[in-house]
Amino acid sequence: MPGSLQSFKAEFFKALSHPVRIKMLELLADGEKSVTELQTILGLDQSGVSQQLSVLRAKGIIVSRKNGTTVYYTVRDPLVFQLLEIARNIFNNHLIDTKDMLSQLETEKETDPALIS
Amino acid sequence: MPGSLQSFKAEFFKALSHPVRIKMLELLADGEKSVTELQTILGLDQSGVSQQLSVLRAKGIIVSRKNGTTVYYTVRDPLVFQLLEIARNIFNNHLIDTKDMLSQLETEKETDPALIS
DNA sequence: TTTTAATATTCAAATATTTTGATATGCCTT
DNA sequence: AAGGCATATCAAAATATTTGAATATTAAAA
Repeated sequence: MPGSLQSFKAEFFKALSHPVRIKMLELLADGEKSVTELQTILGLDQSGVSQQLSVLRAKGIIVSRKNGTTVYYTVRDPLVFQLLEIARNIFNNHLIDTKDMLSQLETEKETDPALIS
Repeated sequence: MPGSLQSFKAEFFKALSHPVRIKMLELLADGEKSVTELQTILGLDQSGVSQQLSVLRAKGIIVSRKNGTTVYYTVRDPLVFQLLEIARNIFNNHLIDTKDMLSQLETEKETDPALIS
């Protein structure tokens, strides 16, 4: 049985590893949204939206509520938002480092322009 | 330019979406480890370990330090551990739900065994 | 300077994910 | 019941990831 816990976690992160799905979760931070609303905001076709939602649903990250013919989605566990926020912080730290790297590269370029190409 | 931020985040999560890489990060929570150490603990072949490490390195999640011929790896931003901990909590909540679901299904099964298949 | 140990890279096959378009289902209105 | 929305599923092509074996690099030791 070793590694099954890690596999489960990996599956969870895999569900988050798509730009559209990240965006969806960020949109759902404001509260529930219908498929059409998501579709409009994201500017994607219906099928694509539905499919990405089904990935998140399959991992239990979002849940749906049906009203007539429209389906509303919500993030099940608010911890997901904390997770995204931490990711954002890590991302910001990383950006700073990248900026440092870039400016450093910039000064190296002044010395030897060939370094850039 | 819309969505590039989400893409970046997605890339980050993608780096975490592999059982071996999760396990590596968990091992690195104790402090730096060499490739051989990781290889021994994980019970994988050298090439595989090196490859997974390079994925994490490419995303800037881990950094390396070289001493002679051995390379030591560390997680760059400790926030990563917080991230993993939150993921663990989400995972636990989810497990509880799953257990509930299962036991509920179990009682339903007593009523109507056909529900299981 | 040849060998050895530790790590990294490369390549190709196997597998998985994404994307697109078409089709299906369910519910509401007329 | 027929038509029209809203959503979901399916299937195939395009793309990306994983895996394993072979090869390359680098630093130390002999």
